[in-house]
Amino acid sequence: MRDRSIFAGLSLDDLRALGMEVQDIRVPAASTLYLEGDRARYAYTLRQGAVKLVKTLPNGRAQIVRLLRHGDLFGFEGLREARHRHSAITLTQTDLCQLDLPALEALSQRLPSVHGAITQRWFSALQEAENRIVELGAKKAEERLATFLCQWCSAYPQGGAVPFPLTRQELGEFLGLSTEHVSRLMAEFKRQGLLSERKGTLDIPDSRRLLQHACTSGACA
Amino acid sequence: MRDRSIFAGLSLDDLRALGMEVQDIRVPAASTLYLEGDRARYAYTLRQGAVKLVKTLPNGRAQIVRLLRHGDLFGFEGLREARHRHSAITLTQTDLCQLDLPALEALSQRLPSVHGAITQRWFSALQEAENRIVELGAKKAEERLATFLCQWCSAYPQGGAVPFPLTRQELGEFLGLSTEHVSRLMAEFKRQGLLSERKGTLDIPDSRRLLQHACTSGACA
DNA sequence: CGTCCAATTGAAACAAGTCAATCTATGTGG
DNA sequence: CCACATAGATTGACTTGTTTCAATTGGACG
Repeated sequence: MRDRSIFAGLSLDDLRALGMEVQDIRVPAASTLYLEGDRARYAYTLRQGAVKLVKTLPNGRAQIVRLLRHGDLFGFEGLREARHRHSAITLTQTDLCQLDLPALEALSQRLPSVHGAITQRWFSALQEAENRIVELGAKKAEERLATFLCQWCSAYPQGGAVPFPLTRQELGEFLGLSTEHVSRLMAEFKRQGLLSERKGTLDIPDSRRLLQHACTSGACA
Repeated sequence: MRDRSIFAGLSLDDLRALGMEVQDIRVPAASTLYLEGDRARYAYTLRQGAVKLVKTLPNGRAQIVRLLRHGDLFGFEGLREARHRHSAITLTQTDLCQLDLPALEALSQRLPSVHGAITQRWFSALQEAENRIVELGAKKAEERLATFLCQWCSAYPQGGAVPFPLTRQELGEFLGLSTEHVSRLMAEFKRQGLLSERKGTLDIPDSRRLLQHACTSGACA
């Protein structure tokens, strides 16, 4: 797993020798790792579990900006800004690698490979964010949900029932919909046999069929 | 202007000496600089005018992903990917600086300051994209429009009437709304004396008052 | 003066949100 | 083992927000 991390090629010992504090931690579900506006001390790589990054409007409405899973990084905005731009909250029990930001900064300046890996992640995050802008701006509720569910499951190549730790409310906060509306859409998908759920897992028997609801009126990607 | 560009500190002659092709071009309004999926040859810096970056869904719906003005860069995804991720279309007559991507790539590897400047722009773009996700996901039409108009005008510090080259349709494609709905909201804002328009310019006499429509039910940023 | 395109307006259809009640699973303490 | 409490999910009825379609207006320009 450290292969596909930003430290590809470096062992834990290498990192320690370079002055990099690396702390492996396990936290329970619903833990707050940091809050929007907190002074940024650590960045994280996610080894196991799921995390949501949330922004909250002054009036209290919350928007999940990104969902993170195995292999994802977060908190790296602390390299450029003093404070975190969003809150990070675990959705499940989660294994993390906690990286001291000042040390990471120093390391990134010394090792081009590390710097490049971080830059690449920013680039990918930008790409993903732009795709989400399209989802939110140009698609209807049913299409957003169908697209999202298929994408979520496609991260588990083996198929079959996959872990699905999101509540209806969290789905709503991610997709820009009300809890109730999400619930209704999920029920409708189930009624049509497009998916089934069982306590924390989701099964999409035929994702091509579900994808037909992802971009109505016209053929789809 | 070259100060705040990615080539801060380098003169045009410096650039040419380093093998960097720099082409200053002027194009009319509604010019397509490149299309989504085109092989990426050039990146651009925008000296004067306005450009929209658009993504189109298979069914034809379009979403403006980003709006660019003086000093903004675009097309730089060509450094990481072979093809452009969106279409770039001018909204006005526009002065651009066209950069040959392979040469830029080489230059960026040689000069850390250039590389760092590009990285910084990606980081800012990510930040902006995440803010837009919140706008689209958590706000209602009126709030989105009010927020956007204020932000647009705040880029012109002098106040008063500012250039505003967007059609109602483009506003809709940016904010995820129908043309007609944008039109109605604009009319309503005008009726309330919150703004006025005159052939390509926009005037917001009191942006604080307009911002009260930007995040209803609760105090706002 | 007629043409064209954008903007506006109205009426009706539709999508999505809100509020309230119910249901279900899960866990708790008696 | 059984009430009971709790939190999330579901459902229904209703309201509000937004789109759609169609018609009209208005301005810019040849």
